[in-house]
Amino acid sequence: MARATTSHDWAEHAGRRLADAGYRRGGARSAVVELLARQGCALTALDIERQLEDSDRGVARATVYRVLEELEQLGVVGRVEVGDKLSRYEPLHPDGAQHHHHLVCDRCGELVPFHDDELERAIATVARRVAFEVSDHDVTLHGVCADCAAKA
Amino acid sequence: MARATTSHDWAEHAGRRLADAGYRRGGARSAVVELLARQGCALTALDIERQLEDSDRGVARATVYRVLEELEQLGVVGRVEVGDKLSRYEPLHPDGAQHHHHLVCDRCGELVPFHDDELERAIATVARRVAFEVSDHDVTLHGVCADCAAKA
DNA sequence: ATCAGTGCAAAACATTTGCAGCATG
DNA sequence: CATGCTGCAAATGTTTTGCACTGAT
Repeated sequence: MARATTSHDWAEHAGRRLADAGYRRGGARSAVVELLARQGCALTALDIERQLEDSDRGVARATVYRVLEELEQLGVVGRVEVGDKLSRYEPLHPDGAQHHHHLVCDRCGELVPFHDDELERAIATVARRVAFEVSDHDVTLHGVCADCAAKA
Repeated sequence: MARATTSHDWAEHAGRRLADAGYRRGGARSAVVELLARQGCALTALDIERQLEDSDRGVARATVYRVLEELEQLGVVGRVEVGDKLSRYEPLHPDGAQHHHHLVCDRCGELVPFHDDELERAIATVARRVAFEVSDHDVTLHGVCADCAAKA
């Protein structure tokens, strides 16, 4: 069985894909990739801009969006939309490793990843049944997280 | 077994919920409700504005948004986001009747509803397992519809 | 008559694009 | 040293808000 992909692996993976696609290695692009590699879950473009601002290497907003689009095109970053009209972005590991979906707390906005084999199986079955060539899927569970439920 | 809820039933249901919540019965609001009742699948706010414009009763864009927000709050309309940064809105029937999810053609943008009991069961199981009070869920399958696949 | 409902115009918001200057290969 | 990369500012497109007027109860 293959070793689980790590964040570091992902940064390397992304770097390789960028190089293969003929991209040069600019400072802004690397900064975004490294930040994403460190993150566990999905981030907003504005989150990314803000976090980079606070760190040593600031990156212009337009550049953040441009880099994210490139990474998404290359398939190393996935876009997640959970219903608040903001796009979020997260690392996508090779061969579907660490594939997961999201729980969203409608109270505080927290985003928690989860995975379930039976759910994946059910989706695969549906995908086979319908008159579509299904290539991807998203599942979002909305509710209230334990913290918010306790506070109420 | 209960009779399936019809579009007409939904308009009535929505109207009752609005009345119960103390809303008056304005022309613009009714126009939006009636248009939604006729629709099978999710519409964007701008779709709604345009369709009403073409019909007898035009409704200002701001009003469309305001009405949709009220209806969503009352739980008679659901918001669907399929990844193109537009919110779509669709009727939500009482007691989860006609509950469904969506296939999205990434080529032409077509939206097709589907339902699957096993998928629902899998989701219910996950919902029980996680440290969240899950109240709702969305599933979106992305791919290429039969028409687009044929054209390619 | 009162207060909710509505339209219009302007604002707010994330995201995209144009262009000039910088830096990598 | 040529071309891709980046920042800045302006444009875009959707959604929201302010305010005055209309209409339902």
